[in-house]
Amino acid sequence: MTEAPNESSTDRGHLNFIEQIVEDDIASGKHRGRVHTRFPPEPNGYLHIGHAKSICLNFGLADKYGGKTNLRFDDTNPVTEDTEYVDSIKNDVRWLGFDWENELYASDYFEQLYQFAEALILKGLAYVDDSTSEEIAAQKGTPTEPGRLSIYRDRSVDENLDFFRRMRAGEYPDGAKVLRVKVDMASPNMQLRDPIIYRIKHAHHHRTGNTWCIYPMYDFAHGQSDSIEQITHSLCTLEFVPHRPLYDWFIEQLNIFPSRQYEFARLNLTYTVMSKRKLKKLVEEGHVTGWDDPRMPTIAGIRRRGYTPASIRDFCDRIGVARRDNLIDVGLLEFCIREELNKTTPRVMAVLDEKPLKLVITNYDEGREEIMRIENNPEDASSGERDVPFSRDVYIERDDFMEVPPKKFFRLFPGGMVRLKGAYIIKCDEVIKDETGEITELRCSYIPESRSGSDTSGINVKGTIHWVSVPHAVEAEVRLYDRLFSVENPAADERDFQELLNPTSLEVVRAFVEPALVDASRSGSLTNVQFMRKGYFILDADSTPERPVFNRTVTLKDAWAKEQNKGEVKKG
RNA sequence: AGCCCGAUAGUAUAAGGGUAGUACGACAGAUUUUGGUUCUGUUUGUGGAGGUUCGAAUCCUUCUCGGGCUACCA
Repeated sequence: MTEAPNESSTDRGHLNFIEQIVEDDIASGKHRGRVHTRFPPEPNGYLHIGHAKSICLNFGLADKYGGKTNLRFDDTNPVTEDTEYVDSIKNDVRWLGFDWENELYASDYFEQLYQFAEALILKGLAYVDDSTSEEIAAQKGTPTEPGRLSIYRDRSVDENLDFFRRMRAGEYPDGAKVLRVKVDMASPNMQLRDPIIYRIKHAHHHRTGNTWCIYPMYDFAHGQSDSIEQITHSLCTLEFVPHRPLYDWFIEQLNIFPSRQYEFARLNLTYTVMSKRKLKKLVEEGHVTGWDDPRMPTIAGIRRRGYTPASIRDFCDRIGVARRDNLIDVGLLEFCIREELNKTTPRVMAVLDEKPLKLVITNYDEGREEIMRIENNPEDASSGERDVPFSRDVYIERDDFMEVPPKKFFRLFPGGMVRLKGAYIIKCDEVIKDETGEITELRCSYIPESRSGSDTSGINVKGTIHWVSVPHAVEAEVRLYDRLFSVENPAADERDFQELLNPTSLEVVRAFVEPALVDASRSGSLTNVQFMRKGYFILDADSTPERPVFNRTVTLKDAWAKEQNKGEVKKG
């Protein structure tokens, strides 16, 4: 039932606590072994990686145990919800590789929920309350003191029925009345102190239009929706634990299908925030360019960053599911995408530098050109080779040359030798500088017998660097993304957002790329690529035919940078 | 403060009374025409105190610490 079953989840070797519950239920014959889950987003925002965890869990569970998963929009608050979000959510779930059994809406059940409410009134378990919200809040009491009974609590069944019907009929303005259930105003669980189950909102609903002016609260909609859909295992995050007694209470009082709720800990990721409110703030205050900014933890952002659905599913599988609070190292997400992209992406050379270093090969004839055949992916023999033009002048990274090299630097330096990837070994003969002392050019000589693939020179060099032929180079824009925040857990930090943001989360640089890349991008066949020795990149929608734009998904692991950092630490 | 939930290497996650494992990370080495990949090895853990038991990460008590709840949001 899903397009992309997560194979690894079945051979993980152990069960998470929810799988354990499901297996126990199957073993005991509960629901005759049937497994039916649901993913229940509220259509009032964009999905993020935390939702991906829930999606993978719900769909993955059904997948593993031969069950089904509904996509159900929890659309009980018309003032915050919109079809725009419905569409983006459906798109994101599909992109992640999942296909739902039924597309449903809590609003599909408004009439049924209304009838449930009348049934509770008839049982003497619900009453219409004219108190203001302030009064109701005051009545609630505190965790240490019991609440007080509302003066409207003992209205007669007839009176309640009449008022409730008139609420539905639109006789009262917003806030004039609510419907509450009589549970227990003295309960130590605040959720049980006569919660409101219906409120008046004269608002247009994205699906039911103006049919309704009263809307059920979450607690009165969610569990019953699960029940109506005969959901066997209703999974949600830990903050709903105190709601579970209410969930069960409604099911019992209404005598409907006994769905059961199980809670797991939500995902937290280092160097980012996950709350809708904070993400919205990032967008609204212009810290990012939008919900799909590649630095955002939204599915849309991650997708634009170049992450793949499989890598996210793998990530969700690796982080596990439990009930303790957690803060997952974003490095694990990066590991997952690197692991996949290493196997699948074509390699290509690009020099990412505002001012790349020009290297002139003095003993290579002016005007001469050669086509080098370079393998596309050493991890994938079937990926073939591509043509890479070579000439007398090539660009290299400024970082790949040092006039005074430190120990263990095996790139280029005066008098030193390196191999130009897929081409020749060269030697640096001379460093040319301008009047300010900046290096403008390197004059080198090449070893003709060292041509890649037919090297008879017998020379062994320590370093291989990438390059792009100057006359063939194509200019591109490259967006180097890094973590959005400079602190591990911004949500727990007291300081203002502003101070926590990583000032270098985006660096835009000019790049010179080999021509094969541009042909591929024009033909639309290019998705993720590896810029050799730099990282994984993806073509961005901002590209134009004249100027391709690439987003950096993630860097390659960089042992040399680590080595240098060690030095820094020692010095500093 | 009351109630609820939780606590296993740096980060996650297993072990369901019987050898504390796995992944990522870190560290070291080998291989490498990507300082990538791959391979090998090493390191680090049951929050504290009692109790039950032949035997406790697991069961009990208690303490400590972390989180949640007191919306006409979900």
